[in-house]
Amino acid sequence: MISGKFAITLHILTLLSKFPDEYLSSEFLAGSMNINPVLVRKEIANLKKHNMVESREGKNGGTRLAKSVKNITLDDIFKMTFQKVSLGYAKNDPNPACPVGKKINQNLDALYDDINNKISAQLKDISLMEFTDKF
Amino acid sequence: MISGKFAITLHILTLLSKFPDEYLSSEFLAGSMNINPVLVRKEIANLKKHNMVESREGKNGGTRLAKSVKNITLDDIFKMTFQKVSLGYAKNDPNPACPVGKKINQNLDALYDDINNKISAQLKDISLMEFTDKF
DNA sequence: AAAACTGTAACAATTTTAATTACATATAAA
DNA sequence: TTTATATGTAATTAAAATTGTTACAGTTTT
Repeated sequence: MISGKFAITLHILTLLSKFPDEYLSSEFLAGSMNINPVLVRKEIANLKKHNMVESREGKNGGTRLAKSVKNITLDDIFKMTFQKVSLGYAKNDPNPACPVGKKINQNLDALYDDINNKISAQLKDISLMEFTDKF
Repeated sequence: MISGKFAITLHILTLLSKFPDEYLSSEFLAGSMNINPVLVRKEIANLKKHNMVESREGKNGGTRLAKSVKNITLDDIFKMTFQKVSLGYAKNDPNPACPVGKKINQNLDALYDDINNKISAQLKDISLMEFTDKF
């Protein structure tokens, strides 16, 4: 099961960018995704750690963007929320007595690193503004 | 948890390419990965469906390559074993009453399609021979 | 003081993947 | 022709990862 962190975070940022002057509550944000508000707050915690948003506690509290949508790229979001794209591994430790088993994971890792570099380059060219303009 | 199909299939093909004249058993192949032989046989069934390997049942049976390692690319394996690379979705159906919720999945899909096209182009340039030469 | 939020932790439920078991069928070789 | 050793596949169980839920402390506005 692939985690929804990237999608949730991008969804949050898209909503925040549509209402740049308001503090939006986690319940409102969660309502747009139809998920639990706690999940939203977890991703907001991550966004705050990276200084992308700022929150206000208490009544009428919520979250808003802390920087311009022009200065956020999808690669920033990717790096904040996604470990690494992978095409998977055979789950157990491969047999070190086998020449292939011994080196398979390092060769897969090298391949996956190449893939991730390409994806990053691709996402770096897409600003959050460009993405949110599609809505 | 990301499935190991791609990695298992690539591992199988790497081993088969190292012993191109022998029929290798699922138990031998599984031993190199330290996984259950049934998982190997499932991936072999998929490889057979795509005419990449041929098997022999019964005593001294096993599997061997059905085509040259030069004519197999990592993209072939990717397409055979991996639905699609994705950065995930917010799991539930987003709110269709929200302008962002209504269109988020189609915009994510478009983004992920672009990513997959880039990955395919990248993998198309790597032959199985090039990969197996690393061992 | 009350109401409405955020911030977290702990735990339960769900979903996906892998392992295991079982057995029918096929083939080589003794 | 019998035995041993494979494949092929279905069904079930186990394990791992993600998501949902509950609970509650802390904060801020009214």
